[in-house]
Amino acid sequence: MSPSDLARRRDEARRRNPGKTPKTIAYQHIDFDILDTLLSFYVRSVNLLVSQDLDSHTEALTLGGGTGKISTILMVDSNPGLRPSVLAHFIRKDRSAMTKLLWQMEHAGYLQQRISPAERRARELYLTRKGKDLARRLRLVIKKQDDDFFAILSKEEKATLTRVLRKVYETYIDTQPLAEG
Amino acid sequence: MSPSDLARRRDEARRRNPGKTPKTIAYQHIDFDILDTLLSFYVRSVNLLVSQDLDSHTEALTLGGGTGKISTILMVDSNPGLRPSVLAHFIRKDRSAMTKLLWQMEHAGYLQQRISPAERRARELYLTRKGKDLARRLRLVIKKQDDDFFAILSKEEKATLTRVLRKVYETYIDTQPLAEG
DNA sequence: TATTGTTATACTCTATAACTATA
DNA sequence: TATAGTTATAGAGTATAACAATA
Repeated sequence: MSPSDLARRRDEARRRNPGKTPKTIAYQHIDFDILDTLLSFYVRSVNLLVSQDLDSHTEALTLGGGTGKISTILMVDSNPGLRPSVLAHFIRKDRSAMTKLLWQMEHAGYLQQRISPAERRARELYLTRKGKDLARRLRLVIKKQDDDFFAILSKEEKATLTRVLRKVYETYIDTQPLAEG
Repeated sequence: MSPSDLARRRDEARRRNPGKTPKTIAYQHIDFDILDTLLSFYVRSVNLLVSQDLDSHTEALTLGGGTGKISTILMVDSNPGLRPSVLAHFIRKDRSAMTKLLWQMEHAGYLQQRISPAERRARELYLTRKGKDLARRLRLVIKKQDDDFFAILSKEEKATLTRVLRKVYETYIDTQPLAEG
């Protein structure tokens, strides 16, 4: 893609959203150095954009921002008795962060922890009635947010993006150490 | 992709990285609820994976983790005199966060701020000699990190991923409000 | 009156290490 | 000795609002 395509696309986006146009206009020809050749730059930037949009759609559900809360609710709902360490693995938290997150959700009345009878070191996670209600509402909200946010992509682009990102996730989720990669 | 493909790919990844295999093995058949249909879930998860890997490769360069430092060094190097508010726009910071970040980099000796003669409210950003040296080394490190991390993708997959993520970035970067989307 | 940037504050997330209890 | 989870703490990032200087 040429620089002029970039300028054109951003012009179009601004035209579709008048009033949201930033005032600082003097950035028409910014050089992105090598950043615009890096997948990591776009992954990180798109993450900020989609996460901020998602947060704005879910804060009304008393959850607040941050990664992991939504995943926790949904995965515990679909995997009753799930263990904190397993959940932590898939949402990239260490155990202490997981403990804090679970305490918040338990304190808010969304889930409860029981000591596993088989492994008395371990906990099993279950949603409360209130947590299950939240899960139901969350599914609707986040599905719509995802559809709306990525509606600018064609069906094929969405399918490819999902497939490729999933491949990256599955390749690294079990092997990438949490701190110090 | 079927659930068995997922299990197979994760098995392969673990086989390539013995010793890094997590001990908690009881997660072979986790249900991801609707998360594995959400682009935002994969964007957020892959962001964590690639960012943690990137941090581990750049912390030796006295920068430390967090978004924005690398982009700041490179973009100021390629756009001497760049304004803080313009930079903040592209890396998704508000002005107060930008101020703090710039203070850190100035304090570390990487850049300096001059008051713009034309617009005496504004600042112009320039790298010091030390900052330019850092930019040179950073380009090598982050390019290699990007190539290595995404080496599991085919050339076509990388090209498509870049193109599609760039499209999302360019669509929203000028229109998505910072807080409350 | 609007814009550029600063400061102060509070809040959250993250990282680390020391700790308990179970196995 | 290793694992599941907890607690405490310090650091960094984020969000907010009040502020000064300039236009």
